[in-house]
Amino acid sequence: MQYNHKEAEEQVKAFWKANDVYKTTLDTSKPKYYVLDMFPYPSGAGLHVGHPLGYIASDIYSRYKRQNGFNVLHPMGYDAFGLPAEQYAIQTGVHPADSTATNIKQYRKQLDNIGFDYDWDREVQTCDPKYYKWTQWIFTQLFDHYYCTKAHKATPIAELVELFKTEGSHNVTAYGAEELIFENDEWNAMTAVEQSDILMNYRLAYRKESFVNWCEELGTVLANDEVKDGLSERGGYPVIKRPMLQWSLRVTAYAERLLEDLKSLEWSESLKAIQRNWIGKSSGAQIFFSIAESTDQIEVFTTRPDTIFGATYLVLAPEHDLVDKLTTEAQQADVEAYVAMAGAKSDIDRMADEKTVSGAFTGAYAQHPFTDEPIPIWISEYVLKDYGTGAIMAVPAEDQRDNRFALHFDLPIVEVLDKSKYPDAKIGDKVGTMINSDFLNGMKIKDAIKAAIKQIYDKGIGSTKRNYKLRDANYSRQRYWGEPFPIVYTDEGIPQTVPLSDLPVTLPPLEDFKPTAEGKSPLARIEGWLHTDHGSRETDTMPGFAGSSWYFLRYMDSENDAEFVSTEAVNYWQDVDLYIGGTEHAVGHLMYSRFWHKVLFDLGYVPTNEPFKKLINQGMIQGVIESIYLQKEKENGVNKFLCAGLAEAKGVEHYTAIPIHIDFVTDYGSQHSHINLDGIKKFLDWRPEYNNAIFECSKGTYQNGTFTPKSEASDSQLITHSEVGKMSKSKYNVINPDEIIAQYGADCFRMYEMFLGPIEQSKPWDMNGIEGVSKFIKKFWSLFYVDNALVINDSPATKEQMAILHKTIKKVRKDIEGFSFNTCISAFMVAVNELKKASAVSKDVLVPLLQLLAPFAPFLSDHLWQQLGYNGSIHHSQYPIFDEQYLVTDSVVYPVCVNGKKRADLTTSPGQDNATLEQLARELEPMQKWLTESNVVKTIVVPNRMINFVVKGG
RNA sequence: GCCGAAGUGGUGGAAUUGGUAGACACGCUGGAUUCAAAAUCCAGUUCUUUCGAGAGUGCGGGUUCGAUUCCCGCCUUCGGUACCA
Repeated sequence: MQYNHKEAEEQVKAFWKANDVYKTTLDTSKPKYYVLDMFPYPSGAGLHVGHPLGYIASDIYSRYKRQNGFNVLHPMGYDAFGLPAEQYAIQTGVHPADSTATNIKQYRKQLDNIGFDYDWDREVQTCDPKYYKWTQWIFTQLFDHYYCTKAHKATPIAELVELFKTEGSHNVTAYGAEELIFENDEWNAMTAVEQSDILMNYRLAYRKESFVNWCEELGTVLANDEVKDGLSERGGYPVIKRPMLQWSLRVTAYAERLLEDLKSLEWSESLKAIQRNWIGKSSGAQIFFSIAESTDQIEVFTTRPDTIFGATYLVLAPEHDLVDKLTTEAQQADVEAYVAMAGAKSDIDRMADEKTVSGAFTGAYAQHPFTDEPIPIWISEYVLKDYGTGAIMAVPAEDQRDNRFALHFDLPIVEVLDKSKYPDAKIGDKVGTMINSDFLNGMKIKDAIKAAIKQIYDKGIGSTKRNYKLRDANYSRQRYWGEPFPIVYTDEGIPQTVPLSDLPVTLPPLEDFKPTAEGKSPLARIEGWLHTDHGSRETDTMPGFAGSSWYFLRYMDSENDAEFVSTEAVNYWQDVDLYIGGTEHAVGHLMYSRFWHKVLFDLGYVPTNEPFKKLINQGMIQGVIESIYLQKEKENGVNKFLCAGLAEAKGVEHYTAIPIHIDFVTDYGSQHSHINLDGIKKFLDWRPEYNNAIFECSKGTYQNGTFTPKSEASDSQLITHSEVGKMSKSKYNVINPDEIIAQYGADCFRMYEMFLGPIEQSKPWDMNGIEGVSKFIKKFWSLFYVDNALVINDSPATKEQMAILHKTIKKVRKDIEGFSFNTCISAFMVAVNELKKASAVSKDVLVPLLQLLAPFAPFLSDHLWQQLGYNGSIHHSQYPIFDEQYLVTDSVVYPVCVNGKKRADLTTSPGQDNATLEQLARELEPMQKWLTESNVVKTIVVPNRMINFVVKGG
């Protein structure tokens, strides 16, 4: 009998369901282990072969942990709010809730097919009001707290209000956007609106007019991590900077903790590096420059205070608050024109113009703090509004950009470092000794930085300062399909949170999903929803990362309607022990989740400071994009396709690459990938607009159903262009796991994905090796069943067979712990090959082997487990334990080398001393031609490892 | 440019407290079985070779009895980031 995977899988699936095999309870008698997958956004394209790679790895690990006595939490859910469903709604009128529900059904079916051990009773969907009730509640907590820079934690905003009432702002230790100074009686005299505005400077969730990434095509604002190369991550539409009144999260308050706590995490070095770069800490000094004929000061941030004597001008960002105020009448026209020009640019234009020097002089002068010389104040795009203070002191001698600017506008350059000893030094290299710098002269840079800061501090014009690249996160989206804000504005416009008793604020029904003309969310049109007894609702919705920033906590207690998670549950499950997911979430999801978690930690709701202890990045499985070359100019009014080879020879600029379904292509992904006559016909059925096109191949041409060979060729082969790229619906290269599972079975699919290579590595999908895994499964089956009959029996196992088993147990256990699943599969293959050869039929060998395989092939193993008459599921059985006694051998084989090159083998009994080993090796027959009486210079014998003779003249 | 990861047969990959390079699999070649094919099984498969051996883990050096593994200098590919003061 052959293993019938279809029947077995159906039966085992039913068994799992009927017996709640994967139900997880809060069982404190066992140690907990929490394995998490990055939950998917349920897109219309369904799951492709790349998605499950990480899921399979975590599934294997969770099953391994369960069989080792852990109470394992391994849940799954859906990141169900998002732009694509809403874009789809705008195009088709299908409500996002409906399309999302349909997609989720599809995903669920596909996930079930692969045989994951998820406890589906704990499923979360971020678009479910029972879930987003708590997303909204966490938002109210962010709104109601500020970051105390003394206690280094989130603190109730009410405490801040109390302080303002009694002492004013003097002793405030709140992380805030602006330093505000007022007395308590001033505070008490303020209107409610004024007080509300002041508090907005401190709340962790706050509303502020700021320059945001506006995407016109999507009709919404985007967060920094949602913008790539000046284009929106979703859709690739242009993004411009635009001032808007928006909700933001004060993630910058946690910059230092987010950076510092990275050290405690078991994440890959590269992922930590990405987060470190994104946080972008740098230390230096803040320096205040006074302005001639003005009481205003310009604050700059610099990492090189040592170069202060080389500061020959200041530059402000065009959007800097002081620009208007400082600009002299004579310069007004110039400055206004420049500010307007800079403001109109999109991010992408800005990047393209990076090398162009531009700027305008304000006409105003600042005073150098040490020399008292007047130094001109300029504005330029190369200074960014939201980094540092939005203003710099320019040191053209030591900064490449300042240098270019100074040369372009003919501004003075003062050298401050003698680099004569370093002829190769470039601008900005930190070498040499200080010159032209008064009290710093002769110092090394390190000392000069300290000395300069001390002088600056003593003069009361500045101090040391740290700076971060990290920006506060834009939290408003002008869209429908997201969490509504739990915010109602009073008639005066003061935002107030909706109390927990009134949560969730649910999304109202809607039919027209287009944004309003003023760029507001479509919610703004729904009068009945908009107005409440307390005022009118916020019409923006929350961004995609809202729901995903805390979903892992909800799994711990997903049905709880009284709390976001019970104290009991969170104290037991604590945090995620293992998180597997893609690097694409390196700065978005993973940064925001850490931030939210820290806030919840500060508030005492969770017992851990970090949410994800260990994180593994699975590589991407890429697709092969196949395309054919269409000549840009029609020939006699007819479209013409050309062989890739011919087109590339003539120059691809004359051709458009049209991506085609990989199903049409023969040998896709290889150098010989091509479409034959059959493929061309399929292509024409699919794209009838090319019906009478000419296909020119090396062997002839095809048109309107006939092939005209150049010589005797009988078939045409239009060579296609292959490249590795994203697997995506739009590239027609999505490989659906369902088809592979139908053909080979889920276990084979799972093992093959693991067999492809290390889990972290990215690779294009190919089916070249799946036969090998399929053969393995058949062979494994044949250890148990031969000709329809169970051959496994109670006979004792041989020593050799036990050695094979225990060698495999040792290797598989070690490799699972090291997340090296590809080598586990190899080990199983080796074991089966060897056991077959050794004619193993004993239960003592085969049953432990079956249990060892269970995490990898959950269907096959449970099926055989039942066949063998065991009760319950194999997945609740104890994982085999390695026993050293079976690996004790009576002989040991030494490689015998000459000058490090192996020349012979020495088989001998273990435990011999080095002298004996050397003597035995010398006497080996093959060694005679290498060794003479006198040529051995040295002999190295490493016990149980190898024997090496060093010979001269060799 | 900066930061990070990686370069091993025709292919995916294995081997690192320095100790037999190429496990396991795909592909290919030959054989068995078959009327034939599929499937299955067996053997071979890094390259060169005067069949003694020699070379070989991106390139060039170094340390060592011995280097895929450690050190120095390059090259290439992929990922992140980019006027960040």
